[in-house]
Amino acid sequence: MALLDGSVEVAELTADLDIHGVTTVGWDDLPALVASRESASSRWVWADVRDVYPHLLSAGVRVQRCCDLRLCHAILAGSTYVEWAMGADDARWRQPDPPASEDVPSLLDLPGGATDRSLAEIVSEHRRQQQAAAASTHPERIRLLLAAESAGALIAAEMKFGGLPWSEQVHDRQLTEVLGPRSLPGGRPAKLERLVEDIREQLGNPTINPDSQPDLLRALRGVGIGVQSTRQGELEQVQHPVIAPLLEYKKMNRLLTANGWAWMAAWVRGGRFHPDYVPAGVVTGRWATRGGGALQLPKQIRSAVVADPGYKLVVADAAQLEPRILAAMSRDEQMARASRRGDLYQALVDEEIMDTRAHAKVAMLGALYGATSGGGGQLMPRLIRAYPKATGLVEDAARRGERGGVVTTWLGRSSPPPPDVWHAAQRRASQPEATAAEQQAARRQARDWGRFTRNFVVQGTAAEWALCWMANLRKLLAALPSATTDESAADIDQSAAEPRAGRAELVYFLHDEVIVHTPARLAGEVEQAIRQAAAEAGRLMFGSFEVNFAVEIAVVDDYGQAK
DNA sequence: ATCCATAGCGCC
DNA sequence: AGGGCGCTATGGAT
Repeated sequence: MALLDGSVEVAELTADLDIHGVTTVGWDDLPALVASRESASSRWVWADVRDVYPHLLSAGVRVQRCCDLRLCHAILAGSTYVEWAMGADDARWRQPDPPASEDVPSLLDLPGGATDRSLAEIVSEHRRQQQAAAASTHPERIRLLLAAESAGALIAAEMKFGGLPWSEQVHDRQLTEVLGPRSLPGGRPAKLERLVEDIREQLGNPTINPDSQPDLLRALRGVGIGVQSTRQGELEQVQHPVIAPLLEYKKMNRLLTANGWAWMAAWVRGGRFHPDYVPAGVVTGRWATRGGGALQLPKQIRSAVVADPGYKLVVADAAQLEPRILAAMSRDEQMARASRRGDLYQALVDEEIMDTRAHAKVAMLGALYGATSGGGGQLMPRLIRAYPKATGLVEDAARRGERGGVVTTWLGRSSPPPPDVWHAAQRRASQPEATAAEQQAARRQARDWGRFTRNFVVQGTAAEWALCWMANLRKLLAALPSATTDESAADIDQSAAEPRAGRAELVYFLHDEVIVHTPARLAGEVEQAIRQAAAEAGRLMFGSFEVNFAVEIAVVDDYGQAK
């Protein structure tokens, strides 16, 4: 599909990617055309899901599969699995993300920013990508990654469109309970205002603004508190009457500014929270958000995520995902066996490798994140003895990063090379006239980059697993029956708040966690689908190597009840 | 008025 | 002594 001014060209491709037929339609007619051609074998090829799919969704049309050329290009262009050059017009497909829109997100995102590309350009890029994948060192993995990435783009658009069920009433009640009644614009809520007065009194400063870090630091020092920062962790060490109200103020003010009434007004409409997800917005392939902060939803307010009447939230969490991923990608039999026994940390205790579960967890996270000292560092030798292949994989990734090299996830997403300034610092430090400070700085930067590449392979592969999990789940949910028995009611009820009445739908994703909003009577089937999708994701990625990807599921009325 | 870096804290 | 993020308020720079 190519996007042109005011209209869209849609081509059908043969198996060898020749253009079989071309249709030109206006934007308004596109949804009907897509709906009429959509079938189990269709894969829509789009320059960018963000240009097309919101338009289709608002017209009530969903598609099963697509290829997002922008996202796929980014993967292929960077992957060490791919040696086939992606072509000279690379830059055309390496476009920066558009700036976040000023206005409040709308359910009727019209395709105003559609990328203008000729049909020929799209077809030739698609062909290049297919060839690049076929010629890669791991064609199956790359193809899986491209499919999963594209499915993720569809899911992100669908989740933004449908939104996360959100009770403004519950949220408002929580805010009022914690912060006190809402004040006039510009003023602080009652409880917050009282805390500020208390803080000012304790500091003997009637005008101090606790939001101003420099002023606050000076005021604290003025009453003999010798802290270096106003950070919570440092303030907690201090004995002084101002500390308690100050810490309480900081916590409450955080809630007010990040997820208070202003946030609600901006992001919640008609009982749904509509955040902007950005697939692959993180270098490792994780999703990011731009606006709404959906991936930082504080636990404090999760009880405002409330299922509709007659519905349930099925909250599923891939337990200890990253260590399980490491076990699978390193083919570490010992660790894989531990994964099948359930709790990976407890397994280290049972095998008498670690003395407590807490130690086991610290050691494992140390291996994944690159702890160099402290608890994690101390325990590392034991972990290395227990799981030589797994620890070897992350160690290799770290060494490669320290040398300025590139690492690649299981399915084929590669890390960015270190920036020029990094190389410059390493070069400078290797000169005979380098100062000790330069050498020390270079060593530190090398270790920093090694920690990044160490974590990249695991975090990135975990992100791939999560995409496969969601793509499988989306397919299984679509196959579930609608719980609405009265078909005409389903038609009438197609409001913005209930985009697909009677159906189970993915409504939230958070790295290793999903929420499905489902008619209560389908909750059991949804739960089964979630587990099946997880097992299938493991098989798709790692074949017969048996790592258990444990999923913890809670069926609840509100998100606050999960965990 | 607008842009940018930083501190601080929320999430995985 | 850790990896990856986003968001808000602040304050200095333009």
